[in-house]
Amino acid sequence: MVWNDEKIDRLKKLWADGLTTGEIGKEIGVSKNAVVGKAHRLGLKGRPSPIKRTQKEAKPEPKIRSVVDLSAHTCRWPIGDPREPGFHFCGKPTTPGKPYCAEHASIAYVSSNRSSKDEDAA
DNA sequence: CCCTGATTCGC
DNA sequence: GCGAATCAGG
Repeated sequence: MVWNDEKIDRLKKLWADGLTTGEIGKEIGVSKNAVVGKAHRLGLKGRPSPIKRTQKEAKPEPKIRSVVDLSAHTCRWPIGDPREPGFHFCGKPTTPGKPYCAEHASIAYVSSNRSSKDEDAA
Protein backbone atom coordinates (compact mmCIF):
# COMPACT_ATOMS: atom_id res chain seq x y z
CA MET A 1 0.00 0.00 0.00
CA VAL A 2 1.35 3.37 -1.02
CA TRP A 3 0.01 6.40 0.68
CA ASN A 4 0.30 9.07 -1.92
CA ASP A 5 -0.79 12.60 -1.26
CA GLU A 6 -4.08 11.75 -2.92
CA LYS A 7 -4.76 8.83 -0.63
CA ILE A 8 -3.72 10.76 2.41
CA ASP A 9 -5.81 13.70 1.37
CA ARG A 10 -8.81 11.48 0.73
CA LEU A 11 -8.20 9.71 4.01
CA LYS A 12 -8.09 12.97 5.92
CA LYS A 13 -11.10 14.25 4.03
CA LEU A 14 -13.19 11.17 4.67
CA TRP A 15 -11.96 10.96 8.22
CA ALA A 16 -12.80 14.59 8.84
CA ASP A 17 -16.07 13.99 7.02
CA GLY A 18 -17.09 11.75 9.84
CA LEU A 19 -16.83 8.41 8.08
CA THR A 20 -15.81 5.37 10.01
CA THR A 21 -12.61 3.48 9.35
CA GLY A 22 -14.55 0.75 7.60
CA GLU A 23 -16.27 3.24 5.32
CA ILE A 24 -13.05 5.02 4.53
CA GLY A 25 -11.42 1.69 3.92
CA LYS A 26 -14.06 0.74 1.40
CA GLU A 27 -13.89 4.16 -0.17
CA ILE A 28 -10.17 4.23 -0.63
CA GLY A 29 -9.84 0.52 -1.12
CA VAL A 30 -7.92 -0.45 1.99
CA SER A 31 -8.76 -2.32 5.13
CA LYS A 32 -10.09 -0.39 8.07
CA ASN A 33 -6.96 -1.33 9.95
CA ALA A 34 -4.88 0.44 7.35
CA VAL A 35 -7.08 3.48 7.70
CA VAL A 36 -6.96 3.60 11.44
CA GLY A 37 -3.27 2.75 11.42
CA LYS A 38 -2.44 5.51 8.98
CA ALA A 39 -4.75 7.89 10.77
CA HIS A 40 -2.99 7.15 14.00
CA ARG A 41 0.38 7.67 12.37
CA LEU A 42 -0.76 10.89 10.78
CA GLY A 43 -1.85 12.13 14.14
CA LEU A 44 -5.53 12.14 13.28
CA LYS A 45 -7.73 11.79 16.28
CA GLY A 46 -10.94 9.88 16.36
CA ARG A 47 -13.89 11.78 17.64
CA PRO A 48 -16.23 8.81 18.09
CA SER A 49 -15.69 5.76 20.26
CA PRO A 50 -13.32 7.07 22.89
CA ILE A 51 -12.22 3.59 23.72
CA LYS A 52 -9.10 3.61 25.79
CA ARG A 53 -7.00 0.53 25.59
CA THR A 54 -6.17 -0.78 29.03
CA GLN A 55 -2.57 -0.50 30.04
CA LYS A 56 -0.50 -3.33 28.81
CA GLU A 57 1.40 -5.66 31.08
CA ALA A 58 4.51 -3.72 31.90
CA LYS A 59 5.99 -3.40 35.33
CA PRO A 60 9.79 -3.42 35.12
CA GLU A 61 10.34 -2.56 38.74
CA PRO A 62 12.21 -5.44 40.27
CA LYS A 63 13.47 -3.22 43.05
CA ILE A 64 15.11 -5.36 45.65
CA ARG A 65 15.20 -3.68 49.00
CA SER A 66 18.35 -4.26 50.93
CA VAL A 67 18.64 -3.93 54.67
CA VAL A 68 20.15 -0.47 54.36
CA ASP A 69 17.11 0.74 52.48
CA LEU A 70 14.88 -0.02 55.37
CA SER A 71 14.19 2.97 57.50
CA ALA A 72 14.84 3.11 61.21
CA HIS A 73 11.26 2.22 61.87
CA THR A 74 11.15 -0.71 59.57
CA CYS A 75 11.39 -4.18 60.96
CA ARG A 76 14.60 -5.86 59.88
CA TRP A 77 13.42 -9.32 60.73
CA PRO A 78 14.68 -11.59 57.98
CA ILE A 79 12.08 -13.60 56.15
CA GLY A 80 13.35 -16.75 54.59
CA ASP A 81 16.90 -17.75 53.88
CA PRO A 82 19.29 -14.94 52.87
CA ARG A 83 20.79 -17.25 50.28
CA GLU A 84 17.42 -18.08 48.81
CA PRO A 85 15.81 -15.89 46.16
CA GLY A 86 12.85 -14.05 47.48
CA PHE A 87 14.46 -13.46 50.79
CA HIS A 88 13.31 -10.23 52.32
CA PHE A 89 12.81 -8.41 55.53
CA CYS A 90 9.65 -8.04 57.52
CA GLY A 91 9.28 -4.34 56.81
CA LYS A 92 6.51 -3.76 59.29
CA PRO A 93 6.71 -0.73 61.59
CA THR A 94 8.97 -1.29 64.55
CA THR A 95 8.64 -0.37 68.14
CA PRO A 96 10.64 2.86 68.67
CA GLY A 97 14.23 2.03 69.48
CA LYS A 98 13.93 -1.56 68.43
CA PRO A 99 15.10 -2.93 65.11
CA TYR A 100 12.10 -5.21 64.87
CA CYS A 101 8.39 -4.85 65.00
CA ALA A 102 6.60 -5.87 68.15
CA GLU A 103 5.89 -9.30 66.80
CA HIS A 104 9.44 -10.13 65.83
CA ALA A 105 10.96 -8.30 68.77
CA SER A 106 9.18 -10.72 71.05
CA ILE A 107 10.74 -13.57 69.15
CA ALA A 108 14.13 -11.91 68.96
CA TYR A 109 14.49 -11.15 72.62
CA VAL A 110 13.35 -14.43 74.13
CA SER A 111 16.74 -15.96 73.52
CA SER A 112 18.26 -17.45 76.63
CA ASN A 113 15.39 -16.12 78.60
CA ARG A 114 15.66 -18.77 81.23
CA SER A 115 12.99 -18.81 83.84
CA SER A 116 13.76 -18.93 87.51
CA LYS A 117 12.94 -22.61 87.55
CA ASP A 118 15.92 -23.30 85.32
CA GLU A 119 18.27 -21.56 87.72
CA ASP A 120 16.64 -23.27 90.58
CA ALA A 121 17.40 -26.62 89.08
CA ALA A 122 20.95 -25.68 88.32
C1' DC B 1 -22.14 -11.25 17.05
C1' DC B 2 -20.72 -7.27 14.65
C1' DC B 3 -19.51 -2.77 14.88
C1' DT B 4 -16.20 0.85 16.32
C1' DG B 5 -11.32 2.80 17.09
C1' DA B 6 -6.49 2.09 19.31
C1' DT B 7 -2.33 -0.14 20.09
C1' DT B 8 0.96 -3.79 19.23
C1' DC B 9 3.59 -6.56 16.38
C1' DG B 10 5.99 -8.52 12.29
C1' DC B 11 7.47 -7.49 7.70
C1' DG C 1 6.10 3.04 7.26
C1' DC C 2 2.89 -0.32 6.30
C1' DG C 3 -1.15 -3.13 7.61
C1' DA C 4 -2.77 -7.33 9.95
C1' DA C 5 -3.44 -8.96 14.37
C1' DT C 6 -4.86 -8.16 18.61
C1' DC C 7 -7.18 -5.69 22.08
C1' DA C 8 -10.92 -3.23 24.20
C1' DG C 9 -15.55 -1.06 24.39
C1' DG C 10 -20.44 -0.26 22.50
